[in-house]
Amino acid sequence: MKRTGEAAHPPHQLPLNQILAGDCIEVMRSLPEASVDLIFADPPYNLQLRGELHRPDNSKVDAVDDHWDQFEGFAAYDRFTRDWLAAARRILKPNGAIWVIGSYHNIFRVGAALQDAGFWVLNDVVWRKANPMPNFRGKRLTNAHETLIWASKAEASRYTFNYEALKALNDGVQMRSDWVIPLCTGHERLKDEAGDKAHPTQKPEALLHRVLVATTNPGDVVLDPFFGTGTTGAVAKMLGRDFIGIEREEAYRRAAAERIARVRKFDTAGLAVTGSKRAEPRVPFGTVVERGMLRPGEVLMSANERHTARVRADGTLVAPDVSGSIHQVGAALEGAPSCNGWTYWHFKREGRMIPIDILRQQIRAEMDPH
Amino acid sequence: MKRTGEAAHPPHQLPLNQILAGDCIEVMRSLPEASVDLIFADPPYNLQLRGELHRPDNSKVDAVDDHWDQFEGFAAYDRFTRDWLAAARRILKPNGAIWVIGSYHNIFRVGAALQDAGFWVLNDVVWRKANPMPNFRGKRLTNAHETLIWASKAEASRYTFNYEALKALNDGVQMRSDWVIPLCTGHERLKDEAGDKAHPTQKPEALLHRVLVATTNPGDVVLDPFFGTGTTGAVAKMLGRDFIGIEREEAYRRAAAERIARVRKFDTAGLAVTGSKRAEPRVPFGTVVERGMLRPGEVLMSANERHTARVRADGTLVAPDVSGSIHQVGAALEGAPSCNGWTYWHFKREGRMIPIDILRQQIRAEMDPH
DNA sequence: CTGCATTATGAATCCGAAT
DNA sequence: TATTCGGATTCATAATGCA
Repeated sequence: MKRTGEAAHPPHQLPLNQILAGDCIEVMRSLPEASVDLIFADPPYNLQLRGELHRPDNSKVDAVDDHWDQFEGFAAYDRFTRDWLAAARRILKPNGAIWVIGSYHNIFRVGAALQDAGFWVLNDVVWRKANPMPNFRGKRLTNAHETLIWASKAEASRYTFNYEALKALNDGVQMRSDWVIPLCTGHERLKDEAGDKAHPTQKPEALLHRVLVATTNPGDVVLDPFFGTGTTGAVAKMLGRDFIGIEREEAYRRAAAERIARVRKFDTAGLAVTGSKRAEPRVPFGTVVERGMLRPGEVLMSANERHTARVRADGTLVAPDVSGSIHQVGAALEGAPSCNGWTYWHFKREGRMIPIDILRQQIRAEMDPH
Repeated sequence: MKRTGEAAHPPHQLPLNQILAGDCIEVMRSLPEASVDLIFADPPYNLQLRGELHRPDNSKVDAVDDHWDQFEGFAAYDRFTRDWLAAARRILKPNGAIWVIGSYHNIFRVGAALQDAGFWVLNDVVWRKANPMPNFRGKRLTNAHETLIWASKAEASRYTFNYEALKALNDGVQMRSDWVIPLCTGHERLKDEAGDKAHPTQKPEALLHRVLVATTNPGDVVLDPFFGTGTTGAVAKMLGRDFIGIEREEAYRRAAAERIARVRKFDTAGLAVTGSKRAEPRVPFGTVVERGMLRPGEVLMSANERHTARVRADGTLVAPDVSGSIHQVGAALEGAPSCNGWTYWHFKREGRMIPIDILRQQIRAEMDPH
């Protein structure tokens, strides 16, 4: 293995703001040790997809079936992970840090390998997708998030964390470990000559924006060993950080280079989504049941007590001839086209009729205390 | 290792709705194999912080000294994890599943061990805490979530997932992998004689409610090897599931037993949840023809009226170039891999297009007239 | 050009009973 | 055990098409 003295790129001439071609492990081994401030890595997820999947409308899901995501098995994936992490760790400065993003297919193996390699986990961060792809067959939960791990090079590292900047990004409230950010779509999504997506897993700039604002300072060197179409480089350039990208596929490198050339420093495109305020959060009636505010089996009634229905464990109601949501059952019993179940249904406490909307207000108060 | 025939608890006399004392690995080894439907596990999160790990032989894992070696610590934790997962896997039915909850300290190691043991990850779920403890020193992000892993015993397992019930819980929209649930506080939080919290990591009942409604049916057996103060048992009892708890600490067992004794089971009516259409009895299309609801020779058409076909006496359809079942003909005409003929085909009555599924519903109503 | 309706699509480990 | 085939299954957002 090459050491600093014989490195292809001595520290004083790091290949800044370039996209290096080749296997990331080999390329990282050619770089000088302890020379970069942050690594952001979006490695292959090893999805292990089997057959085709169709939507209910019979259209075919464009799955990630690229050769670079294929591994023999967990053992092969683990070897790959250990190797690139070791190479990454060597080039990281002592006070440097790393981010890795993944899904349940690979993130547990990556996280364990990080810990085994001596990295010190600072947070795991959940990217809650505002608009995930649904589960079309109804066989599992909608896979609505991905996980990022943020780790310093060692437990003793004095890592960078711009606490106040993140608090400001979050309307003055301490930033949490779950980030709501939409998928990368629309004009941000790079297209190839044929109009298809240039890369199957392009990450949103808003995600990288938050990562780089949180854990780097202007002038820092950010390395991305799985550069793809260069979201890390584009956001680094906007924010006045230097980047080093490594990418094997020529088509991705070319798309990334063109994209980054178009970026103007201090462009604030990535900021747009971070501060968005939501209207009052939607509260499913099922939440009232889960939290024990109403018991399954309990009787609800209309204000005039002419109609009653029983609560079930999944938050639906059953009346003698109809079952369904609080709204559906209310509408059916009244023979009305629609019904606001929150104000229609009541429960009795100490002889008094109380609308269930009271319970929703309690839950909303807990969800958003300021 | 004990086998079914010589098990301390043969299947017909599982120690249901009891809290078993002792090390969970030993106790699970004494239970019959393939005997429980679901395991919910909340294992110790981090051996460095608590030093309460014990080997299967009940010997205590050496506490780390001042110059503790991180790799030593993880290796011991990994051994412990593999051992209890192996014991858990043995007692799980072939179509059984497991949930494990953890934080970034341990969840990566647990997840990798699950995969290595042959479990098949179905989802990772984020418990987003509505009211997390802030990060007082401002050195990291507020740790505002924990991670649950839901995995079946094997890739081929036909696991339980009450899709429609969870959709109902979420106001009619498919349930996502991120769940917003408050911490366990207030009167739900068990206190000891001194008024302090009885257990440091008591989980909210709302979390278990959703887990059990999603992945068990009434009458299922749910085992919790790290029972603590018995949230799993309390919610299982409410929901009409049987539980088996295992707990080493006498104080926790006592608190859990008292707590569960106070729990009332929900009414049977409340335990029902919204069912799947797949569970409804199958109606052959031929029955529609036999009953004279459609006459042989009658013309059916797609919703957009682009395709038509004629009904034959045996309940098949004929179109110009294809004949077969309502599904086969629909799929062929649309060039689709599959087609639900019941919703695809329509007939005309008084100028209006009516889906043939209406006729199936009539037949089903006659079959099961409540 | 506006406004409304229709179509397209996103890191996906996505069926199961009967024969 | 392998094959067949009935038939169940989607949310948010952006782009495109049409009146």
